[in-house]
Amino acid sequence: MQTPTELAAAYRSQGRKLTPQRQLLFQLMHGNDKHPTAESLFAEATAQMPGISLRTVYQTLNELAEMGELQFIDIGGGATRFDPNLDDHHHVVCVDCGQIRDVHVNGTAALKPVGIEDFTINDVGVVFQGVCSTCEKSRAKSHKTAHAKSPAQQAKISK
Amino acid sequence: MQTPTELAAAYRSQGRKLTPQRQLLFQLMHGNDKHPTAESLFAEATAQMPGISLRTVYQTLNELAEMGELQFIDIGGGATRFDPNLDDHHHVVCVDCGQIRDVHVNGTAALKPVGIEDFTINDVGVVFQGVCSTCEKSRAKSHKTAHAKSPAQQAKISK
DNA sequence: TTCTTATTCGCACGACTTGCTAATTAGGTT
DNA sequence: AACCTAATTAGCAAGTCGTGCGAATAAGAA
Ligand SMILES: [Mn+2]
Ligand SMILES: [Mn+2]
Ligand SMILES: [Zn+2]
Ligand SMILES: [Zn+2]
Repeated sequence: MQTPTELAAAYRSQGRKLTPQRQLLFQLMHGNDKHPTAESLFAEATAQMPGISLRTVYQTLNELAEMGELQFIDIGGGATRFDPNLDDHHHVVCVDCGQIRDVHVNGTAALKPVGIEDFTINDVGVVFQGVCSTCEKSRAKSHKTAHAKSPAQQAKISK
Repeated sequence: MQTPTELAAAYRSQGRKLTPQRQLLFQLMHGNDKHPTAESLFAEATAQMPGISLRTVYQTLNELAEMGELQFIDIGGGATRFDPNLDDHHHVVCVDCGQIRDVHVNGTAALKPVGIEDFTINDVGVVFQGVCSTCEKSRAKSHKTAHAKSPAQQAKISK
């Protein structure tokens, strides 16, 4: 995703208006590597702009996606995650707490799909599933003791 | 997923009952490479057993997943797809009609994630995005003419 | 056949996202 | 500075997908 300033120019050149809501969301998403959901972004936005609506967050994220400024990530059955990182990269998901981390992958060019001669391939996505160090520790401590789940974990599990 | 006969034995050995609904779903899923949604499976089941409920389809798919007999596939924002194929394989998605095809991938062992030393990786999934030959033809015909969309396309697009 | 308990099924409900629209506002025009 | 008008916002209804719940039913053992 471009910088808030660059986006401002892009918006104006497309006849779109530059509202305070949009400017705030540009800031919150620019360089954001947390892969937030619309709800979590809405929470952050509300802290700085009480009254902003969840509907506007969804609308802005959708228009940024249409403009090619960010991508959607759908993993598991929970909410869609939004990613302003347009570099060629992939993801690792902690199956315990649900966090998504960026990861560069060496070797994707060597991936050879077999048996789909009738498909024109445009893109490849790689998703690693694992457990992050924090969750690994939690597991070590409580072998059988259930430990408190973070909101992210709740979400992941409720899926 | 095991054969309906093998599943019957597995179910009994676990104190689960063998109902007509379950037996039908075992048949419909065994060797099924269509990656159906719960709804589409429900439609097929209803043809042979009018009155079976969608709730039962979901319940049976969930219990088969718990038993490790099938996996869930979440791609895009639509419904979860169910896959009885337990072999080490990956998927290709037609971004036009939404169909999912199995694909074996050479080179996954050589994939090297960079920058996640603090993760314990358990699994890797590769998803190719492309256009199937059927959709490719449709595109060629109607360069600018909208062509009728199949249910799968509708679903994919409505996302 | 009887009994116990798992299962089915329908409906309500929850999570997530979009459709709709009246009120508001950005930003160009006079 | 006041005005105009199309774009945007916000809130609520509605749609999709999946699950919780409980009364009725049925599998399978006794
Ligand atoms: Mn990313
Ligand atoms: Mn498959
Ligand atoms: Zn974790
Ligand atoms: Zn296709």
